[in-house]
Amino acid sequence: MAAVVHHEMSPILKSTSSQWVLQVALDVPVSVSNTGVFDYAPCEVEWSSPDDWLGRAVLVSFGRQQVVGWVVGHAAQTDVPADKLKAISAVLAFVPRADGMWLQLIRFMARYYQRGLGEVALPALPTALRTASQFQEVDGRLSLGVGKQAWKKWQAMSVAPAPLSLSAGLLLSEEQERVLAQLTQAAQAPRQSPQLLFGITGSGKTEIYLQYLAGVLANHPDAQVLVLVPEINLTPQFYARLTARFGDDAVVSLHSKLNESTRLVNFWRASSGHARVILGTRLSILTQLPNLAAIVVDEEHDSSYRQQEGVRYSARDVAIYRAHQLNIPIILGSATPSLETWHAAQTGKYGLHILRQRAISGAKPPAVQLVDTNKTIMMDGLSTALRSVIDKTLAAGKTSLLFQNRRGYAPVLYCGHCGAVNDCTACSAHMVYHQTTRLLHCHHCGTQKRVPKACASCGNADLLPVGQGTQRLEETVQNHWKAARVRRIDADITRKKGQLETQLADIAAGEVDIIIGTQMLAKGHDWPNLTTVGVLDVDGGLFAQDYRAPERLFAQLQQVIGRAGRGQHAGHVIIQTTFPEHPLWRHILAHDYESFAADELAVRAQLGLPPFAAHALLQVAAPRIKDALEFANAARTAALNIIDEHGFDTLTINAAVPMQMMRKNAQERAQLLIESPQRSKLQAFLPHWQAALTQLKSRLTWFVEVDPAEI
DNA sequence: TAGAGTGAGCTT
DNA sequence: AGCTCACTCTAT
Repeated sequence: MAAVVHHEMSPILKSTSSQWVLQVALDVPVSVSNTGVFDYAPCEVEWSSPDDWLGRAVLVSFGRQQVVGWVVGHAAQTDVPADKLKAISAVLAFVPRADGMWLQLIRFMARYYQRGLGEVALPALPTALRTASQFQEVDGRLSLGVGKQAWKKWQAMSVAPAPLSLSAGLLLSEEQERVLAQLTQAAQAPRQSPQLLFGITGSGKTEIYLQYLAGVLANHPDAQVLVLVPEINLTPQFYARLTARFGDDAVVSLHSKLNESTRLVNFWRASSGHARVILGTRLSILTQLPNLAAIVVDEEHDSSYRQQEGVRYSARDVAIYRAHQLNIPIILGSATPSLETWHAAQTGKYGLHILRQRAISGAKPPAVQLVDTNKTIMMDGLSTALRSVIDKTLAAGKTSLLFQNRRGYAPVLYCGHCGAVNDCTACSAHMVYHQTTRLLHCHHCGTQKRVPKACASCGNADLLPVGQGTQRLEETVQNHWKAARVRRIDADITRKKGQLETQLADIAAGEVDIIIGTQMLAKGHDWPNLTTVGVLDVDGGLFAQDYRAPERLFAQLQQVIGRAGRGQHAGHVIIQTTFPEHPLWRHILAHDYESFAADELAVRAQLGLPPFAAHALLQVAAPRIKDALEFANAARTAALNIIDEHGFDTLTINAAVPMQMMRKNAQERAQLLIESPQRSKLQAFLPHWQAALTQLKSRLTWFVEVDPAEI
C-alpha cells in the first residue's frame, strides 16, 4: 500500500475497488445540487478504516475540472451508478485534518443558513489551498504551487503549541477588577453561557479581555483563544497589544488583507494548534482551532460581523454556537450591544457585566449639545455654535473632528434650469459628484463617468452640486480656517496606498487641527488631543425605513461622541439636527444606552420584530422587476402551500415587494419576508421552502437570508 | 453558413 | 459555480 506523505507532497493514486463510498462536500450551490455532497470511491491510502477519511480535504474530478472538497461522511452504498462513480484523486496533506467538532459546526451552519455543506466549508480555507488549478503535479505527486514558500516556512516551525511569553497587565480600576472576577467566576459554571461585557467607550474593556485570556491560557498549556474584531482597520493596534502581552510567537492574525503567504502560514499555525492567540475578522470564525478554550467578540453589535456574500452568516452568532458546542466561555463586548444581545442579558440568558467609568481616572464623558439648524444661521453647513467651538478649540491647540458620513463633494449634480439630476443608469441612485477626480461616482455599483459639460435634457451648462459630502466640507473648512491643518479621512483616500496611514500618523502626532471624516474614523481610534466633535447631517438615520436604523444610528453616534475627550481634557460634542424633538436625542444627550434599549425593545415587542421574532428573507434579482416579482410571488404561493400541508400556522408570509433600492448593478430586485414568533418553527419550515424554490427552476438569481441584516 | 451569443442541463 | 451542448440570430 502506498503511503500518504506528511510533508508537502500528496500522492495521486489509482482507485481501489471498495464496498463503501465517501461523501464529499463541494462548493456548489445547494439550489442546484440539493445537498452539495457527492459520492466518490476512496483512493488507495495508508489507513484502513473509513472513519479515518472523515475531515480530510481531498481533490476530486467534478465534471471537467478538478476541485477541492471535504470528506464529511461515508456510506455502505450509493445511488450513483457504478460507471459514474469516480475515485478521489488525492488527499491534500497540506490541509490539516478537520476534527468532528469542526464538521459538526459546518453541519450546523449549513442547516441553519440553508446552504450546502461545501458552500460553508470551503471558504474556511485560504484561496491557495482550495484552488486546484494552483496545485502542481510533479512526478505523479501533488504539491502547492503558489504557497510553496509558505509551506517551507511553516515546515520549519515547531508544530507544538507555541510557548507564551507573558508580560504583566496594566493596573485595573476597582470596577475592572470586579468585572474580571465576575467573568472568571462565570467560567467555572458547568454549562457556559455567553457573557456580555457592557462598557462605555474608554472604560477599558480591552485590558479586561487580555487579563481574562491570560488566565484561560495559563490554565492549559495547549489552550487557544480566539479574539474577533469587526474590521481589519482595528487589527494592527489590537495585534500590537496582544503580542506585547503574550509574545510574538504565540499570536497570529487572520484577515483578508494579509498577503497570500502570510495568510497561509497563519492559517497553518492556527489550525494546527500551534498559535495560542488568534486575532481575526469574521471569516476566522470558520477556522478549525483544535484547542479552542475561549472566544472574545469585540464590538459584538458591529454589522461587519455579517457576511453579505455567498453564505450570509453572522460571525457573532456562529461564535456563540461554537462556544456552546465546545462548552467554553465567550465574552461579547460592546458600548452599545445589539438589542438581541441586550435582551438576552436582560432576561438572564446571558451574563451581564457593566463598566460605567472611564478607565483613565478623571476622564468624563463629553458634554453633548444639540443645535437646531432651523433656528440658527448656517454657513456652508456649519452652525454658529459649531464654528465658535472650533475657534476655541483651535485657539487652545486642540483637535476638532467633523463627522460627515457621506463621501464625495455633493450627493447630487442638479440642473438649475430644468431640474434634471444625474442618475446612475444601473442603479436607482443619484451619482455623486467627486471634485478630486472631476467624476461622477455611483456609490452602489462603482460606475464612474465624466462630469457632463451641460445638462443632457436641456443643454444648460450650469450644473449645480447640491448637498454636502466630505470633499466639499473639507473645502469649506479650509476656506474658513485658512491657517488650520485639515485632513479628510474617508474611503476615497484609501485608494492611494499608504495615504490613510500617513493621515492617521499625522493625527496621532498632533499635527492636525481639524479632521473631517466618515464612519471610517468613528471606530477604535484613540486621540488624546481630540476634544471637539461636530456631527453634521445624520438626520437621514432618524427616519430610515429599516427597523434596525435607530439602533445603528445610536451606536454610530455613541462611537463618534466617544472620540472626544479620551484624555485628561474635557470633550465637547455638537450635534446639528433639523429634528431636535426626536426621542432618540434624549438618550444620546444623557449618554444612556440602557433607556434607549428599553424604549427600542418595547417597540420591537409591540411590533413583533426581532428579538421577539425570527425572520427569513428571500431576495430575487432579474433584469426586469416584473420577473423578480413573479418569482417572489411563486415563492409565496409555495410557502403558503407548505404551511397548508405541514401546519406551520404561526408563520407570516408577507407580500412580495420591490426592494427599497430596487435597481442595483442593472438588476431589479424584489423581496419576500417570512416572520415567525418562534425560531424553531421557521427553521423547520425553511428546508421545505428551499426545496420548493429549487423546484421552481428559474434561471434568475435568488437566495434566502436567515436573520437578515436589513429588511 | 460560419461564428457569436444565449439557454438548459449536468457534474458523483 | 463552471462547463458543454444545442439552439438562434446575424453578417455574409
